[in-house]
Amino acid sequence: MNIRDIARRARVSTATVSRTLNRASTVDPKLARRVLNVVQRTGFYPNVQARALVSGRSRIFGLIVSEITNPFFPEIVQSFENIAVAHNYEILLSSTVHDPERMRLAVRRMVERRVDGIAVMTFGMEEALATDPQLRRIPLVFVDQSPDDGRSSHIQIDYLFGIRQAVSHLVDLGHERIAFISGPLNLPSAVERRTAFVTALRQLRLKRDRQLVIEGDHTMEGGMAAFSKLCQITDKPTAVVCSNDMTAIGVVRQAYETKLRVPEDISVVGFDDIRFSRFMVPPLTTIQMSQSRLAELAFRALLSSVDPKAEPRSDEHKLRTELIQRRSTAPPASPRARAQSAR
Amino acid sequence: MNIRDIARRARVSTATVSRTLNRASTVDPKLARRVLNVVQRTGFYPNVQARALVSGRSRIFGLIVSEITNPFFPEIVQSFENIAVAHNYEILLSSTVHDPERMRLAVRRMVERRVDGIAVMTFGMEEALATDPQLRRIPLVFVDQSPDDGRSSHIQIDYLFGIRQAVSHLVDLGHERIAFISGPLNLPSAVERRTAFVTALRQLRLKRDRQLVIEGDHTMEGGMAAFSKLCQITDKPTAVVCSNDMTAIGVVRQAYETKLRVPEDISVVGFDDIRFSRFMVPPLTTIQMSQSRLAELAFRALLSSVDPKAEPRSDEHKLRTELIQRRSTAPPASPRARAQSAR
DNA sequence: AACGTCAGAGTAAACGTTTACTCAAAACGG
DNA sequence: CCGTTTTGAGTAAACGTTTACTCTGACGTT
Repeated sequence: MNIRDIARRARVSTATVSRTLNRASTVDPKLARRVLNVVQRTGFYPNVQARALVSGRSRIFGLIVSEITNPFFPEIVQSFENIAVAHNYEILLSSTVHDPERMRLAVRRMVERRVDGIAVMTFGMEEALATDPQLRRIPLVFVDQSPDDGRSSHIQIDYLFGIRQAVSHLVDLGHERIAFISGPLNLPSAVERRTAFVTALRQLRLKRDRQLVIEGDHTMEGGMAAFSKLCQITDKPTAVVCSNDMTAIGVVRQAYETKLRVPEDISVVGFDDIRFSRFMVPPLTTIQMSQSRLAELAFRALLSSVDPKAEPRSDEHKLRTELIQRRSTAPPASPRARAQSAR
Repeated sequence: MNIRDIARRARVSTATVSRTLNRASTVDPKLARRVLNVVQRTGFYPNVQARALVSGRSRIFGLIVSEITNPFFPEIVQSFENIAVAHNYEILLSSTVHDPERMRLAVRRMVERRVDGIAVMTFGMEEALATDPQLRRIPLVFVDQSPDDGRSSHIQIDYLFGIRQAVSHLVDLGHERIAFISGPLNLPSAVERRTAFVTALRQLRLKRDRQLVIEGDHTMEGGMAAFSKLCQITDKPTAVVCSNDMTAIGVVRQAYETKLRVPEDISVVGFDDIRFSRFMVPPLTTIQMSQSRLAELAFRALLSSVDPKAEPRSDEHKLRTELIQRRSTAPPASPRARAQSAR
């Protein structure tokens, strides 16, 4: 069932069918109706691949995330899809599971499908992309990473602002010894967050204790491990800021394991505000980074590079975060009370 | 940059290039090398859309899930993608957010892209599909729902077995008053799970109290609401089985809210074993349903309908579940202890 | 030496659209 | 009423592949 069949049955040319299906303005209403009737009756859907072939636009965007099973990403995917549907775009998803090889493969497949653009949401694995000659031709949008070539764009997130919100909140509660569990330091964005923490500390005139900054890996397991390491130092922190919510969840879990109460014995702040954080026990205080906004910015960036006049290239300001105060933070116990509870 | 350019530069015909790129067997090694050199040097990737047009196979499968932000699904998506990559298939993902209209749209878009098959993982929203005439032509695979037409297949899950594992585990611990929070009863699979619960009760010779079977909606909020309703009846349950893990998480959260301890005051069992369950406080006892196995079955089913001789259509047995025992279940407190803790 | 076979390469027709041209008829202006 | 413009429809050439067919030599057989 193709456009020719429709044309034959409606006794018109294929051009007329095509015009009817696209911009009906230029075709006589009577004919148009005849065509549409046939289309209806036969349940005909045009073959988008053929259209893409001649138009040179596939109306597909690639979306590469580092790990779809990390709850941070589904929200992005969902938002991205929502906008894509609204703009009649399709998404080719690839979850690279942190594997550069897999990432290269994903890109290759996307190029083969002639996607109109790729949003790369891997928070720092982008180097795998640099080499591909074909890629020069296709618009990319990164997050965090600034792209070196002219064609692609990127979305910035104001980590310093966010982390400072977290630290500042804890300081307001009376905390002085605040720990930080970073992400894996081979990820640029993880480094950025950690740097933000150190800077925030300085800006808020807290003294910095290197022992209190420790590397995690953005997973729950990593959070557990990091926190148990943190518990072994002599002068323990009264609060811990985590580079993401998964880490924070791990910390809370590990605290439970060692009978430390959150927030009475230790305050915990996350980062990202994944949906689940609200339902933790206790509900997690965290820094919200709007995934839907992120997805939207990425989509619009791609759209505007495909069709420069469509959207006036959004104002490129940094994505701001927000403090979501829940119940995993509280004033620190007095040293005395702490000693008691440690018993 | 197309196959003709390559042909010209390698001084061969397009046919030779094509053959080299596909089944090199029939082309002279010298020529092949020449072609491959050019391909390498130019970074040429064939246009898959054009190939799809002539071959009639797009090598794309559609994957429709009801809600990607529900942590149950990302695991499926990831597994599905893994297998797809291995078989050189692409995935078109659509998360319908429980909206039948959205679902119809997704199907339409997939048909337009000429996907080779669609896996429908919506656990009971499939009725939206029945009407489309175009759809008759394309292989579908459902989960739970048995398809009426000949073309499509479905994957069955042994809910009775699973739910019985849960109930049986609780009975072994000494529980007698066991509640069940179902999913939304407009979802066939939710009904199926509820029925399984009632049957399991009978098989295990427990008496059934209608008050103890209550409707949730498979969300955390729903779990919270359902559990607080459950707390209002006079003769409270000592354990609750949930239709999915999200509900269970809500229950635990609500228990925390009302200062009930899990598992001391109330035992909770989930269903699905989403990754997060391990990291709950306390870690959740649950019935594991392997998402990767589910994805794999779905993929293979599609593959075998596309290419009947590729895979000998897997043995169609029901997907079995497994009891994962963690720390949200324990023997019930004695009535006396319960009275005490209620004070 | 004549003939048949076969391997390997090229030619060109599809696949299902869009769209630049072309053309006929209708509308219009004087 | 005639020439000109406008409108609406049809023709056919792309888009980038695959592949059925055809063709040319080389090789093997008698």
